[in-house]
Amino acid sequence: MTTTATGGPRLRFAPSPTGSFHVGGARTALYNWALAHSMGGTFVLRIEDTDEVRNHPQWTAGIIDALAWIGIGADDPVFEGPYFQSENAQAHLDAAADLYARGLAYYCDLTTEQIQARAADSGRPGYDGYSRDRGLGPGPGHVLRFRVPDGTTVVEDLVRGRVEFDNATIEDFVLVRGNGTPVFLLANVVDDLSMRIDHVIRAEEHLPNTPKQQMLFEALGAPVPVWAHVPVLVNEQRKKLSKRRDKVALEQYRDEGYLPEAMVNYLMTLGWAPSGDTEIVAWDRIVDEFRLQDVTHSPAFFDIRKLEAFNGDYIRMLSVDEFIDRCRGWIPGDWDAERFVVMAPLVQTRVATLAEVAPMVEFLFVDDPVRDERSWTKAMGPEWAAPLLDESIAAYETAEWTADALKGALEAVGETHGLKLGKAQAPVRVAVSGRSVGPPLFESLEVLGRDETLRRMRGARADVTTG
RNA sequence: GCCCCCAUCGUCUAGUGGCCUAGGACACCACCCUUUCAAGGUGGCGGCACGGGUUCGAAUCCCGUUGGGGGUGCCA
Repeated sequence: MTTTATGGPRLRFAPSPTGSFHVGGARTALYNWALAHSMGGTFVLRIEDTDEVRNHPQWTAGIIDALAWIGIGADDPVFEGPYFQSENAQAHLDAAADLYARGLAYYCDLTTEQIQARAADSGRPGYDGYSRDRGLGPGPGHVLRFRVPDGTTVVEDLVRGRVEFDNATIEDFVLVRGNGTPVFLLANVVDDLSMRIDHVIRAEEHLPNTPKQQMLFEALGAPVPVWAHVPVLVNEQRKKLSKRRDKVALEQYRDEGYLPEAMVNYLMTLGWAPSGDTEIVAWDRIVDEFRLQDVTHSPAFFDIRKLEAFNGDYIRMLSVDEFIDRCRGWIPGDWDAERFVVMAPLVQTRVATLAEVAPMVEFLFVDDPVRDERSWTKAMGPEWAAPLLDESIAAYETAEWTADALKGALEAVGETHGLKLGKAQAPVRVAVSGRSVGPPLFESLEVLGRDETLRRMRGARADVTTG
């Protein structure tokens, strides 16, 4: 196993490649990452791929990409890995053999059905330790079970405090499957041991596993790591975020135009808050202030609305040049770059995600923008719409082609109808863009040019007559 | 069922016995600004689940109740 020279604490993030990368996993990774930095430690990435049926290589690549997107990657010296749990299978089996040799584990040949039947008969759920003293040896279909000792197991948790478990409530759990492969509980502990992990920070759903793993550390004669179980992320129904029913894929947020720095910042505020009266803070400060002891104890609702607000703030914090740069990939490559540069600052304050950029200015880059019926009806409805269009067309045929002049001209036309600019601009806006909302109108017209503006206005005017 | 965790505005949180007539953020509402829509500014609505203790004093400590959640696999 490779090691780094930092000598500080060693933390790990150990996802299993069973699907797209979960935002909850991202937060756990971020917590580990922040701590690795603030404590001068090492962040170890270990892919837990011991589930033969759900182990898909493409998911592993997805995890690594997603982590890189939020700033966690091999280009940082704090990062170590990725390691693959499956590659350590022999070490897991060696540990199992050791446990068996020392009488701390035993073989059992009961099938799941038989265990359930016994439980039903006795009225007590779970495995009853039937094979504890039957002296069975290894064999096909024989699972190796840990002999849970009497007493209580006390877990010292950095966020929960002291948690006590009566060992009598913990059944003799399986270490090695009937097919000879090690299960998570064992593999996880053995790997943490061989990778010299001393801080285990993971989601609260693992808390019930912890006494079992702690017993394993003790049985293996190893020091117990520092535990920290952070609350899970939940949906609106307050249920743990699930891949099946909730929008949890980090990749999806990336593809919808969320900025990684906004996502990182938001994720960190779920279960924790920076000091001061704003939650929008730079990563450096998060690293500086984040402490496990300050993590909340209760589940946090993953609120996409708030994420969106964060994202909008982050977009607005960008310089215009940066914003334009970030828009690359979000707007068609054949769009006139100069034209977009002019519009960019006007768009920047109006979007919450990068995905909203192109639709907002599309009308400036296509020949015939889609006409929104509701907008059309509303804007062209008043009887003054047609004459106003006529008069502004006339004015625009000779007006100086600058936003200010265009605004002044329309203002004057509106006045003759007793209209404020807010009302008067509506028919022109819909005529040119097809919609009633969009970027500032006169700047848009300036960019569009006299010929195209007049063409669209005349076309719209004709349609008003037609009805 | 059993084991474990949790409980401050709708949501995310600050609060670690007096600084709390409980602070901030998101959302929402109003007003201002204004070429639509945003952004921005100002203001507002809104919370310590309940009941007992402990204490001169409790959002903060203890117990109970209720309510949520997690786990209960030869998944991780």
